[in-house]
Amino acid sequence: MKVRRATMRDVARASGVSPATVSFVMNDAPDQTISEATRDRVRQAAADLGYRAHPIARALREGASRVVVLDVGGLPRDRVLERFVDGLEEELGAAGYALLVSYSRRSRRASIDAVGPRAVIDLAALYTRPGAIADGGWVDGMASHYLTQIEFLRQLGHRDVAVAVPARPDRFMRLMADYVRRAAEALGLPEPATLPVGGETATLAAVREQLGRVTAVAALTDSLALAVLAAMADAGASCPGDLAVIGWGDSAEAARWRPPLTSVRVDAATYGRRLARRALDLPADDTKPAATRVIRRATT
Amino acid sequence: MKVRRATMRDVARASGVSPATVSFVMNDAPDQTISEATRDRVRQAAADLGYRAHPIARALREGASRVVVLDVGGLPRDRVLERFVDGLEEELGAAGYALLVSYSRRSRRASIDAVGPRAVIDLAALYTRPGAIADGGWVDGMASHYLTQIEFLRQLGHRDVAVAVPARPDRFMRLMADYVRRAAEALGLPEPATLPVGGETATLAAVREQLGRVTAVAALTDSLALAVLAAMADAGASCPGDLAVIGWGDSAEAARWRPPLTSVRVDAATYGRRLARRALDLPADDTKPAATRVIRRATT
DNA sequence: GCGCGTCGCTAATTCGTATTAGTGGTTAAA
DNA sequence: TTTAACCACTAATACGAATTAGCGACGCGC
Repeated sequence: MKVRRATMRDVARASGVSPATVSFVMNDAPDQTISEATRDRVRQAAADLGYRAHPIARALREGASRVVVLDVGGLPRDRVLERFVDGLEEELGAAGYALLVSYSRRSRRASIDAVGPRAVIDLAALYTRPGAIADGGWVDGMASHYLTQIEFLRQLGHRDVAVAVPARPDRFMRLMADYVRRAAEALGLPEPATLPVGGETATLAAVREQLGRVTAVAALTDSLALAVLAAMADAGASCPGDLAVIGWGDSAEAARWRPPLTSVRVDAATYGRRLARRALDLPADDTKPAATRVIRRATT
Repeated sequence: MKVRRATMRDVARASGVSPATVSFVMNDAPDQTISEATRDRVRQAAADLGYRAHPIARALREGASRVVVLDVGGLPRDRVLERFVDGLEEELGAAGYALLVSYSRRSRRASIDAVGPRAVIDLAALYTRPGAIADGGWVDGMASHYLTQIEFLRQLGHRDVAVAVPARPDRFMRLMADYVRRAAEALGLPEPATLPVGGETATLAAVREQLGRVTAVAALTDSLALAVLAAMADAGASCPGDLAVIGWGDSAEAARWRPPLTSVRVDAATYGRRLARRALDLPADDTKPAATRVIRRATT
């Protein structure tokens, strides 16, 4: 019942040419002159037989499969990442490449090895290893997105600000927190306080501590912002009266919270597309990402 | 600068045997008799050279790579899925396989083709194609998880229940809604009403329509439940006084919401492990998943 | 002293593609 | 008339592992 898939050789036989010619026709080899008649015969035979290049054989010959692996590591799997992945995938697909996303913390090496990808994008390393990327597009992008967040608070008149961070931040989150601090410095604000978000009671205590000391909280992610809002509700604090809150990433939940959460919306898809071109060593695209902007709702 | 990776032939040369012998040693070929001395020499040479089998070459020879692809399709990427993936990955890793997760809706075929996986787990098809799985474990599992959800409401005395579903459900969501309806029937409740969750105003209208007609809402996912809670807040309805709400999946947001959301917790990791063994045609494991249970919070 | 089986290993082939080097024939340039 | 270039292809090989068939040496039974 298992039908053997057609190979290059089958197509060659069916169209009366050599396997090499089939390869040239199928890949539009630029340095080869093949008559239009032959091309048609080959293509027709390929279509008839349902021929499709065996990706593994091709990978062996080419030294790597036409796959790019995105290693997400421990990054928050939020809507920003989702959009980013969509953009990556779209651009890679257009170039004939497939994207595979590895979300694992553990078996990373194994899965990456197993497919022999053309390129591996290690998202966490991209950020945390200094100078990993020459074109600052996306990495510096993060800095500028958080700058947008803080600038928005400043324009509303806030000067004393706290940064909501995970109670046990990984390197990535620490780096992002650093961006926020540098943004505050660049804008002439006093150094922001840190508001660690952990278990429910710990978060409540942390929020209570900041009430009256700061007037606004900038959260590194929407998820953290919602935890702060929950704690504020528990503490009986009003928002934005006692404390304004701004999130980051504009998740679906942000709009659904009551009061709805103000958040930063980033054109992650375009950044994804740009990274795709870099990963494949294609010339950079000229489309600019849409400007990062704040979606103002009721918490600021 | 680019160091060529060691091949089987290199190891053979270094240890004074043939490449075939190297292969036998490295794979512990059962029908071969190789002296312990030779084995040691080969293993030592392999270690010295840092030899690791080239996965693509192996895949070509074996007909498929040691990769299993999980095609998530359009399923909600919630915590349940995350746990499920963790379990899958763990079990596959133990068997020497890698898991790759494809989240794309579009380039599915391309990415799957590009790695030549040993098996493809099409999660959406697993559910929506009737009888796709013989062992009912996970599919019927879903039915029983929703049964748990409805049974919980029934025990609290609710009889008139609405199911919160996406305004534009895909096949998967329709199937899950069906499970809820069948659960209600099995428990002797009247047929549940449908509460479509879409845009903010549409959801508000839908919630208003059900107020007074039903006493509880069972949502297919936590995300839908949160949308319902937001609409209730806007409608000035109290929870659980006017309407009790129960979610599904026990997401991180469920606990953080105010009021905190009651939800159904599923031992997805174990189901993932079981599916892994089936995908590789290994004998079924005997570990039973933890019982599905309701995490009761303030909304019921 | 001949056949047979086992041990310990090797030679050769296979998987399916991409590419390099080359080939016979025609045409244009010198 | 020779040389060179070009056209339209083909033969052969490499990629790196896994596997099948088989080979020489040795031991054992009769």
